[in-house]
Amino acid sequence: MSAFSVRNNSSSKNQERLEDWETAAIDLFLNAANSFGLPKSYGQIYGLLFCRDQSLAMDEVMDLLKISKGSASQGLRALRQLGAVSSVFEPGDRKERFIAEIRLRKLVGGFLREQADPHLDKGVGRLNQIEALLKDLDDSDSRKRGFHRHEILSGWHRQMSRLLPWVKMIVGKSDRLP
Amino acid sequence: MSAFSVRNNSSSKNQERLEDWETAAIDLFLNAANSFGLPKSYGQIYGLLFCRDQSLAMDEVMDLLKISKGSASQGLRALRQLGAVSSVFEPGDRKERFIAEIRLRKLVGGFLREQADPHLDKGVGRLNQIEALLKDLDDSDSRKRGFHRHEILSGWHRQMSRLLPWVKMIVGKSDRLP
DNA sequence: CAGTATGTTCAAAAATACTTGAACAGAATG
DNA sequence: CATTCTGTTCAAGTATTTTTGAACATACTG
Repeated sequence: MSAFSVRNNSSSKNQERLEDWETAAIDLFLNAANSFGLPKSYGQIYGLLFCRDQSLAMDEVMDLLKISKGSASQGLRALRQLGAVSSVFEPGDRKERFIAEIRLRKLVGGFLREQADPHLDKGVGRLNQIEALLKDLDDSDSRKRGFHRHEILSGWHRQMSRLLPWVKMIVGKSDRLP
Repeated sequence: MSAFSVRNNSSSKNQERLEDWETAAIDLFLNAANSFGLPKSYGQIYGLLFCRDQSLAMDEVMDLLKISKGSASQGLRALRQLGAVSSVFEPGDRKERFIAEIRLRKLVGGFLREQADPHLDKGVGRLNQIEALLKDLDDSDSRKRGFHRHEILSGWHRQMSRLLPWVKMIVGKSDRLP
């Protein structure tokens, strides 16, 4: 009855508890998420899945982390969108189950794609807006200063755009060091 | 009496207004600050200084941006700490005046030093804590899994540590492109 | 179908972060 | 000294973000 008894036959009452080290790891991800500007619950959810070999379903995530249905649902969706989590369907089970992506390159790539790239894009729009305002201006003092600043900002934008591919590269070049 | 008349003899009433393009640029920095996890007011303050050739004193910043004394004081202090702003003292003036650092390398370097590095350092502590918890554990199943995860996290930490110097390099290698 | 399992949505509640402004400290001035 | 100028601090107020949970869809099951 031990090894493969069906562990959770329908209703939630799954008696598993978190190990101490898992709690600590989850807390680590909670803080990491926070400092990346993501909700703490996203960090917790990712952290839990990161610790586990087996996939988990949404209700297990809720129970283990003591978070609400809404948080679990939204968190898992967002994490999948970021490429940090993927879902699997065990045959003969209606539930969607989740596992963490642990390749750092994928994590970084997803984050940059979903967070950094959009910001750079919006930046182009803002630069254009500034340029437009400057063109409708003939006062030579401020106008000149404005164009100078616009150039600086364009340069920054260009440099950041060039940087991101490198970041993906460098993080990808996995594990080969003293 | 024009060129060097003392422009603001004591009390605040400085009638300067922001240009439209300045407002737009300040708004750009407001949003940028936001997406770097910094308070919006920091972005506004930096943005204002970025737009200006002349240094500004704290009360001018307050007046132009319509922000409180507290925000201005704290914002300027934090920005200086980040290396994004530096202060100058005009001779014969008691006020501290501020100018924006516009070298991207310096900005990025300061940000990484003040934000990223501390996080990486705290990460070491957290990893050690997890390791300690694992050592006080003899259950072989979970223990093994825990050590595996600890190794992965250590690898990530190492990669991020290697990445940061590159970022500073690449951003530094200024302006030389088609 | 009715009933149940699974997951989503969203308005309201809770938690968090930011800003304000009055009180304070120090330094220069007269 | 008393006064004014400059800037800091921090408790309280405001704004923003995150979480919750009940109501709602959708799809399976018998």
